[in-house]
Amino acid sequence: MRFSQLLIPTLKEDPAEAEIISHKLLLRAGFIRKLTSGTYTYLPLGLAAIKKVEQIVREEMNRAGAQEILMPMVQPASLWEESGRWDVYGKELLRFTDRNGRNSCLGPTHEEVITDLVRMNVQSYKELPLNLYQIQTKYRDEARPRFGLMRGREFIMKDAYSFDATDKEAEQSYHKMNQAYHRIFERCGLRFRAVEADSGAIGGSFSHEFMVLADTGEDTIVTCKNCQYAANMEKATCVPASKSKDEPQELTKIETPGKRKVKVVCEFLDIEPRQLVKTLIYIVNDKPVAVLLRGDHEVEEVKLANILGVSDEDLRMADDKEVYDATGTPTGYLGPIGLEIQVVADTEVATMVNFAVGANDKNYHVVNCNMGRDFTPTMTGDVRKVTDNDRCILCGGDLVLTKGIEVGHIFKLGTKYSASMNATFLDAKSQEQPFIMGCYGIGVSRIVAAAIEQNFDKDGMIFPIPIAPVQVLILNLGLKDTEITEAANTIYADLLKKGIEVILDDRDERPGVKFKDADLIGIPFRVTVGKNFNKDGSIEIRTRANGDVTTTTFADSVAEITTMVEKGLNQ
RNA sequence: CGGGGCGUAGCGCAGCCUGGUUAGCGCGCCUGCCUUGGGAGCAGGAGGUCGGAGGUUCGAAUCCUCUCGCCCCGACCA
Repeated sequence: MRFSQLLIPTLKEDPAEAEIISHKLLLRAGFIRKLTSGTYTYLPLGLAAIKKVEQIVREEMNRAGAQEILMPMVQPASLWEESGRWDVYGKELLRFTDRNGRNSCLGPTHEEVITDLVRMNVQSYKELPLNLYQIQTKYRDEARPRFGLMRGREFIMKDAYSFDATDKEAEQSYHKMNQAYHRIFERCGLRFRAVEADSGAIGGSFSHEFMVLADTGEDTIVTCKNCQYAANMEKATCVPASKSKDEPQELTKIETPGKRKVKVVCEFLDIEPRQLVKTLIYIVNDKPVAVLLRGDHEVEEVKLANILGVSDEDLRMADDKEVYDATGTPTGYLGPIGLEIQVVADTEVATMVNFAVGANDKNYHVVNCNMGRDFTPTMTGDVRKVTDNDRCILCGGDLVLTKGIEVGHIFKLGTKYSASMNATFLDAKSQEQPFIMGCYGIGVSRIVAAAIEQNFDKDGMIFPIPIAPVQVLILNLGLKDTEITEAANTIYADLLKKGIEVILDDRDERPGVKFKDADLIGIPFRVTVGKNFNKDGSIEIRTRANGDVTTTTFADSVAEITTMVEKGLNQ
């Protein structure tokens, strides 16, 4: 490809609309252009990078025994009504009516369609296991699209669905995908962690998220400094503190006028937040529930929902009025003693002795409160967010909180869809059984953005070689010089013959412009044919990632470049 | 959905508060000269219904009302 003929509209300045680095660089380097909020056109270089990722995904999915299909993007409401999601999916599902008045939607995911496909076409356990995938544009009507390709309304996703006859085989399918995902992200040249995610009703460790490590990530992940433990916030647990050995003291009520916030109460009582237990009121399916938590901790709502046996959508914080209605006490003075409603205590609270709580009386707190003696919670369990002061549940090592970008998620679905949609097969005993399913997603377009978040410098992108739009960029710095131009053209043609992907910058621009653009678009190897070629026949090969320059001769250049590219691709 | 900000040339912005000639600047683009190893220089040029609608006024980019779009924080969400 010749640069002069490609649409690569590079920009000198940062576009005002972009906030994070990948968004800025994707726009500046001419990889994407916005059509409207959250939707982008992929220009030649952007599309080339996406195709690289797609190809890696295809190869590894096929290697793992999955088969590629392509499902419709427009889906009938009737299928979603069958699975029960038409009413629960929310506004992210873009719904519309076709000319015949049929309710339809744009597919944000394809569990319904695939389940329908398989129930119509697979009858026997002999046809299992089955794993089908597609690479397709998804549409989710995001509340707030942002960060360019990171969170768009339209995005390219690989989604796979496995169907198995038994639980054991379903777990094997899951593990195959887990391995395939590790291979995929490694091949993409990403620094990532697979973390345990909350799997809701399924239980077990059958949901993993694949997180690219980057400061701009929207998710928080918890990892152990010492061992392999890694989990997302919803799932992460830690070693609870050991039970305090202090002697219980006498419960004492203290006037704390106007002191409502943890910080203020603690200052007034001259104690640390870790010596106070706060009482939060949640509304769970319209009923109030009190949650007891150490003063410096935060509720993890997913854990709370799990322990209560409800969906996290069924639970929310109560507002001030609801708190008063439920407890007869204004917020700020709530405590567990004498509370009539359901009380959930965090595990940590059970280890505390002589802590402060609200007195359930306006302007009063009590100190030296003790669980078991002064009150008894309805249940006790881990309902808080892990902090970076906590210790690893596996090895006791220090936990660290870091930011990540979710690029993949694998999930054992069980029979959620096969049961509701009546998708069954006959087992060896002629018994009808629902398929046991799994689903496995990868954000293809998001990977490109995540790779840039992880690999850039002040001059531009630095693509990992396997997913760079092309591997080599040749700069012809002597367009009007026949010798230079002939040499550049010959190297270009020879590299193409060798199967190396290459762009020749044959634009009538000054060298500085070409160097700047080359850095900006982040092609791994830059080959310069310019005045040094006239002087002593030398040609430079520069590695974008580290700036290393290899000087070679015209005769050796193609072999040298080929070696570097192949080495780069195989490392 | 709540809060905030911004819409003026392809991009980045000034002008608006305090209404008044042909609406500016930088980058980019076109032509010519010149230059050619890190976004050169000179000269000439094209390009804008100032997001849209309504209103106030002799007169609106500027003031008022409505509206559309985009961005940010939060809520929500794989």
